[in-house]
Parts: sequence; structure tokens; C-alpha cells
Amino acid sequence: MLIEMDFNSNEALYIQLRNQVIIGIAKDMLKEGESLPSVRQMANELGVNMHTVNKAYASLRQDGYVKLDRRNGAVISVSLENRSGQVENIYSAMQMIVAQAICKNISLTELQEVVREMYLAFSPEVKED
Amino acid sequence: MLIEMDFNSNEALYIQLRNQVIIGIAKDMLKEGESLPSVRQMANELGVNMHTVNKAYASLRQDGYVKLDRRNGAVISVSLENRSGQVENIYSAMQMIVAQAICKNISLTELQEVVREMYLAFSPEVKED
DNA sequence: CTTGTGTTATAGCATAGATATAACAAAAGA
DNA sequence: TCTTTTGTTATATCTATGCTATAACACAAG
Repeated sequence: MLIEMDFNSNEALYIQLRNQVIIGIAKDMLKEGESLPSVRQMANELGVNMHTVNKAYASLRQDGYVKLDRRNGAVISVSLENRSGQVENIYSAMQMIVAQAICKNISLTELQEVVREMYLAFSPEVKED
Repeated sequence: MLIEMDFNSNEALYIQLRNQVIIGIAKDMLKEGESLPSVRQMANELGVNMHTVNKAYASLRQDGYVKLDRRNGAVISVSLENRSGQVENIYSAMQMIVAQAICKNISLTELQEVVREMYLAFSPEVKED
């Protein structure tokens, strides 16, 4: 999976890497059990320092997206332990999005439709449930 | 409207203030044309430096939530000029939320329901549209 | 035994966040 | 007119964060 950094972005490099991995998992381009390149190799590919990648991997591990194995490096492994805490953080961020949307006169139905489009764009196989 | 700072949060103080104002507008507790306390007064109330408040106000102005007037201070005024740019930023943030939600096995309908609950919690008068 | 892994430690540099004074022009109010 | 208050700008200092650089460690693979 191709990952690229935007060195002109105001977003921290390790956050960019973290987000791209999460998007990769959501798109199912990074599958459960798959290994990410090692810290040093990924750093070399991205043109970034080793510690920056390490920080991203540690953050992904902290939030339950990968498991770090000395043998296989960072292995995609979405953890559902402490899921309530993760979900809480996600919804907390969602709340600010909704507040901004209301201020900008985005209707509830439009907002839900955007969520639906984004959701299906990530995982098109989902019908409903 | 009561605004409080969390000095133990990892979120920047000026971002906290900014977000609380946005939430206040979404809840219609801060109404169009209403004035926020002056930079110095707000700083005194929050126990924060003047420049921190100034930075928050400038950020709110930048994103079209207030207009800064030398006579009346920061006046709530949700601007819909350059709305497309604002909406784009909101949706960009939304995309990461959706990606995380998918990874954590949150279904589309659950996500939409949460959006609905949050939306109605902010503006209960909205029926549909 | 060599190599590569995650991990930790230390250091240096640049930027951002927060504070502290100070000053300015413009408008309000007495 | 005079004083006060407003937003705004300019420095300066301090701390924390992000990024880089170099080095070293324990552990496992080959």
C-alpha cells in the first residue's frame, strides 16, 4: 500500500502516517494479520526519521489498530478490547464535527447522507445491518 | 454562557475556547448578534492570558463564526461566504472519524443514529428537511 | 555469528502554545 | 476635551511538542 507524506501540511508527520494506516484498514487494503514495513524501512521509504515512524506505530498500537511483534514488526490487528474507550474518543470528535455542521447550516439529512457516502466509499460491500 | 477551561487537557486552551463557542452557537445559547466578552474580560474570567483569548477569537473569525468589531467586540455572526471551504474542512475531519468507526466495527446505521442523536441534542427544534 | 527487529536513551533544533509588558489607533462615555 | 475601553500589534520569555541524529540494548531469525 502506497503511503505518502505531505511535508507542507500543518499536520504532524506521525499523525499523517497514523491516519493513512487507519484509512488503509478501513478500505481493507491493509488486512488483518498483514505486516507493515519495519520502522527503519518505512522511515526510509517515506523519507522520514525512524522515530517519527516509531511514534506513529506506538500510537496505532495504543489505540488498538496494530500489534507490535519483534518477529514480524507491526501487524495489523484491530483490537476490540477497551472498545468502549475507543468508541468514546471517536464520538467525542464527532460531536465537534456535528456542532460545526449545525453552525454552517448543514441539515441532519445531508450530514447523514455524507456519512453514508463516506462509509460506503470505504467499505462498498456493506449492505446494511 | 458559562465557559470553563480544562488546564489538564492536552487540547490547547485557545482551541478549547474556540470549540466551546462553536458548541454554544450550535446550541443556540449564543445567538446571532450577541457579543462575547472583550478579550481582556474573557481572559480574566477564564484565568487565561489575553493573547490566548485573542488567538481563539481570531480563529473563530477566520472560520466565519464571529465578526470582530471595535465597538462591540466579538459579535456572533455565522458567515456563509466561503461556505464551501468551511464545509470541506468539516467533511475532511468527518472522513477520519468514519474510517476509525469502520475499523472499530461501528455499523453505518449506528453511526448515522449517533449523528442524529448528537444533532438533535444540539438543536432539538429541528424536525427534518 | 551476523543481521534485523522493536525499544530506549540522549541530544539538538525548530515550531507552537502560553504568558508578560507594552504600546498604538479608534471608538465610547463622561 | 479627557478618560476609558476596544481590538490589534510588537517583543520577549518559558515550556512543550515535533522531528532529526546517533547510539545502544535485548531478542529472534537466518
